[in-house]
Amino acid sequence: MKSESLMMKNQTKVIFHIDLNAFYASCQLIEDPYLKGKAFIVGGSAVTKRGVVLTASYEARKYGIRSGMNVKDAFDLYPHVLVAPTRFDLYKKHSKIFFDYIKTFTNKMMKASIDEAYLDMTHHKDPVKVAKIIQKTLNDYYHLPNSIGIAPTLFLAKMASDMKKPLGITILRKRDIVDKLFPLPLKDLYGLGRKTYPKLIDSGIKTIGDFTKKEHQSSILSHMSEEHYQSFLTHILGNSTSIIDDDYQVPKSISQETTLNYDIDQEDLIIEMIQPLIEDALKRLEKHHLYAKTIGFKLKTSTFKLQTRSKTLMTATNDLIVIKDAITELFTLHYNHEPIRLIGITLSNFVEDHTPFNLFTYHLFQQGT
DNA sequence: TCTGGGGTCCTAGGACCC
DNA sequence: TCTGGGGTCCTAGGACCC
Repeated sequence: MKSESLMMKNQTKVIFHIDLNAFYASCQLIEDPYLKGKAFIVGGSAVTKRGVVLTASYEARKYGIRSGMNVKDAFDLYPHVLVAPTRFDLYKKHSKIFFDYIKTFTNKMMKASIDEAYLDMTHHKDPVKVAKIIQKTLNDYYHLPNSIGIAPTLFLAKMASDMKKPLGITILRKRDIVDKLFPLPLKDLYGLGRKTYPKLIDSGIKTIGDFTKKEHQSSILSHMSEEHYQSFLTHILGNSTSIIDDDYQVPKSISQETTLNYDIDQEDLIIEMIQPLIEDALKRLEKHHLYAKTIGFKLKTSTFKLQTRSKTLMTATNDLIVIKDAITELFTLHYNHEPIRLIGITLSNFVEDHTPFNLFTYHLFQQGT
């Protein structure tokens, strides 16, 4: 019936966004409890000096150290800062523990990143109580401090979880938008990055509220497309649709890249480095039972210019030799011998459950005709 | 401020087909 | 014949996220 579908449409959802605070630092603390209370960073390498700060402990943040900063600058801010090397195996382990735990509350869960999830809690009787239980258990039992945002849409839940960190629970209803969201500085707007943000600031747009004002519309539209702007407005005003199905999401692309210890320009050496990258990417491709049709490489020159080249094959494949040959051919065709600091490969345009055209399927095909 | 390693989505032009 | 519009796929690059 018509009224029924209208009711479904108007039903307000209850979405949680759970964000693990300083996640890599928390994992490191679980491994090395003596780091507790100390200013330390995760990431970087004292040997190659190529690193950036992935996460800073809250104590390190007091000195102005932030993620994304290079390690040298972190040392300049606080010479006694401790450095913990990156341990992705460790983060994956605790990430799985996190997702396994929150999945016990609902199967409508969506991974947003290694340390963030959305949950549809619409049908829980007392969501705030559940949020408190989740937060306390993650923190006390799993040693993963976190903040939780509760809102009617994914976007608002995400904005809400950012409002109180660490260990906050923030409820953001539609009727709270003007009071709680509009006064926030423009840089807090999720989706607005380092390119567009400064342009809008120059146009005198200081808060999220300013961004929604009619009077600023024309200057905003000179810095982003109409569609992009409208989509921001829809999100901010709480009108975005929010559907969370279940946990599993098929990846759209798989890539593997590495920053070299030294810049190099020898083609044969670079090609040698490509094979293990393909092998690692293939392991993940196979885990998802996928076959890739488009393959490509990416390189970053010593002057930080990016170049990507890709090629779409006739048939999808997960064969190391086929992929290696195709990428090698593509690379030798396009490489201009500039020194490079990073090399990567990307698989995309996936096909699921592809049946290779072998002798067996050939016979079936013959019989069928 | 000598700057990682994953990802997603979008745009824009060109090839190709009808 | 040099002239059309729409649709899809491919390629390269860019913005943005954690």
